[in-house]
Amino acid sequence: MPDEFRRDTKPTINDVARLSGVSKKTVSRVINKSPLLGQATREKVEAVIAEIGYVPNPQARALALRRNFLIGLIHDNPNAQMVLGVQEGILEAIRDTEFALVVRPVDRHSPTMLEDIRRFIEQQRLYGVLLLPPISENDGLAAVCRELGCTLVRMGSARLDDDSHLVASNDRHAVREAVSWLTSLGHRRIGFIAGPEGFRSAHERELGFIDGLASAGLKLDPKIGARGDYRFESGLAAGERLLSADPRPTAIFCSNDEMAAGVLHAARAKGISVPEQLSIIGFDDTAIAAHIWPPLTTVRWPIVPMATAAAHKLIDPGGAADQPSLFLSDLVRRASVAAPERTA
Amino acid sequence: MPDEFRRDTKPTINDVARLSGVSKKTVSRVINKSPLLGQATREKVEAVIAEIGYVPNPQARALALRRNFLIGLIHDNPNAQMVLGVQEGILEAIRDTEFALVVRPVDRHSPTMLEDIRRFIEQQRLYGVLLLPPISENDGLAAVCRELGCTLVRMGSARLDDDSHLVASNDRHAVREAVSWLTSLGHRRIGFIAGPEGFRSAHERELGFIDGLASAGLKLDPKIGARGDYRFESGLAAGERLLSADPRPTAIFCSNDEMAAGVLHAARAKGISVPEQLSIIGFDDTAIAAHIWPPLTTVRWPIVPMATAAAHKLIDPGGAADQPSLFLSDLVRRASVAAPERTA
DNA sequence: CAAGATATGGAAACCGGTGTCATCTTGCCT
DNA sequence: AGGCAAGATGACACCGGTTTCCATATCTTG
Repeated sequence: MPDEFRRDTKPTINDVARLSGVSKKTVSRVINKSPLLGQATREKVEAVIAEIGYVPNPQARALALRRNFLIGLIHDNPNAQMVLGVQEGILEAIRDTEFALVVRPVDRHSPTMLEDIRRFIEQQRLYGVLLLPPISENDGLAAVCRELGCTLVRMGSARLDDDSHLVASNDRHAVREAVSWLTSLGHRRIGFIAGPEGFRSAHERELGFIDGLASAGLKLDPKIGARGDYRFESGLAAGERLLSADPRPTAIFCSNDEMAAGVLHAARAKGISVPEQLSIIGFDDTAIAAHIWPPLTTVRWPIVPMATAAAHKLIDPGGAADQPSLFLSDLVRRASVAAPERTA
Repeated sequence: MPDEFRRDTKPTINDVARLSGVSKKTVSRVINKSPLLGQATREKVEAVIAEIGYVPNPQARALALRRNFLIGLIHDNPNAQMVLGVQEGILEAIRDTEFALVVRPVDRHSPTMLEDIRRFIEQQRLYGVLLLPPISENDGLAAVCRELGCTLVRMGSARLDDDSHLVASNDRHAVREAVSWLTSLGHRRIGFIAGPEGFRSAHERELGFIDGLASAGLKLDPKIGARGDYRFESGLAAGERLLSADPRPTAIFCSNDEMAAGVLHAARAKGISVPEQLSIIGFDDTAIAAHIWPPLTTVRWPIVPMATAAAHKLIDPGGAADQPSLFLSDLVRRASVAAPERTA
């Protein structure tokens, strides 16, 4: 390698220009695939770029273009599997682009959360952010983004005032179907564990549950209804209460898998066999659903494709219309559900 | 608000300089907390900054400083809980700094992986990267980072040629302790499910297992040893095989929790009760460990603090010596372990 | 063949910061 | 009072790209 190329610092656009005997501007045109450029010139420049391993400096580019190529993932979601699925989906969308993904978990309970997020977006000058539920249901956040000129796409099931940037799954309908299945198996006494108050996803699932019961002419008995916080322990506690009710429910629908696992523990502790004496359905189809015993019937929503669609909406506003905004969740039938035992 | 402040674009350092009647350079000094600066000037400039809500442009800063403030997390780890824990730990370390975390999951099996990572680091001009096992065990990657002038910190249990940038847990010792506990309870026939070949973490755990047996004067019977790939299904398959052995093992050590869950399924399918007829120990203490039935005894390694230490090592090379490099894993005793049944 | 249209490339300014070095105050010492 | 060191501040170039504007070179066309 000639001395001319041996340098501590990375090659710049100037090096490329000098070595290929053209101006910076021309190299810039090559990089940006400008159409009005001679074939011969383009090839010559490309050869030099390849030879010296030139990579444009994204910071310089960002500065000159007055925009950058960072998109942020902001979430306060406790479900690791889901967050990672979303990251995977986003990465799929930005593969082979110059975008990068910056993550930012936040604490939903912190009073300075909104301020922290604002600082984050402002400081990094994010091009856009993607919001996961439950924080995607925060209206204040949308206002902050709008003010900072940061495009925003939300994932979730909830409808807010402005739905244009929402990628949603049809939770309500999926839950309704799940409950209908239970009633069609003969279940009449079906318990329900709701998600935490204030989560619109939780509300959607609750509505779906009520729909499902209604379609079989049933209503929720408050004695076998409880509210959890999407965590295992809350499911365990709720399960203990519901399974002490008399008469006992023959099935329990849980608003997520973690809580369903908690109910399963509660049942086991009481010597209630699943699915013979109790059917359980969860929601999310996280890893735990398939790995507990018995494997959990659950509602799966297509996290990865949803995240990919959301990211596309973000980085390619032109083609946003091409991206689907509604994804269908479906029921994954596993061994935790059976017809109820005949009672005497 | 005076018209002068109402502008579409964000305020720049020039605006601050003009409004406070000083030069750019002085404002820069304020931002960078230069010590040689008049108290009065500093306060005046700070007041203006606060008033117009000036935030320095990180891209411009990165350009001028010839370095940026992005650190990358590169991983091919299938354990969502662990990855999220690491992200949390890193965030903790960079809180209140100007660093941001860019994530990049990669596919270990892709032939272009190394090339992809190189492009990623080069394209984003990362300041440093943090590597998670198992990819942190890849020597080629370290070479790429060195070549690109990107500092690197690895997490894991493995020792490579260069250990200076390693934040490690003492897996081997922890496994040894776990196995010793089993033997002290009276177990003599202990099965082992190894992690995938080529993972040094898997190798460490295997060594620890052998240590543990040896300290009780035992050796591993190959008939009750198997190799898995850290996934549930491989644990299930291995469990089926081990539990068909005659005589059957009274305990099985699994190199991670997912495989332990698989073994639990296999035992259940064969009607073998846990822990009465079979004790099971896992590794990692992921969510699944606490949520399956019976709750799984497992080895916990302190992911979050390790990630925080690793990130500190990365962004603060000066204080690197202050950061601990070795973290202790400990055994979490849950209901999946009991003394073996007396056999006739 | 002249004139206008079109393709191509260069010089210089700019994006928003930081580094270098010079200048201008001060206070202190002799 | 003069000289000098130290501290505070500013002028200007520079980081590595993009953009604007303009000067050519080449190609049509009347």
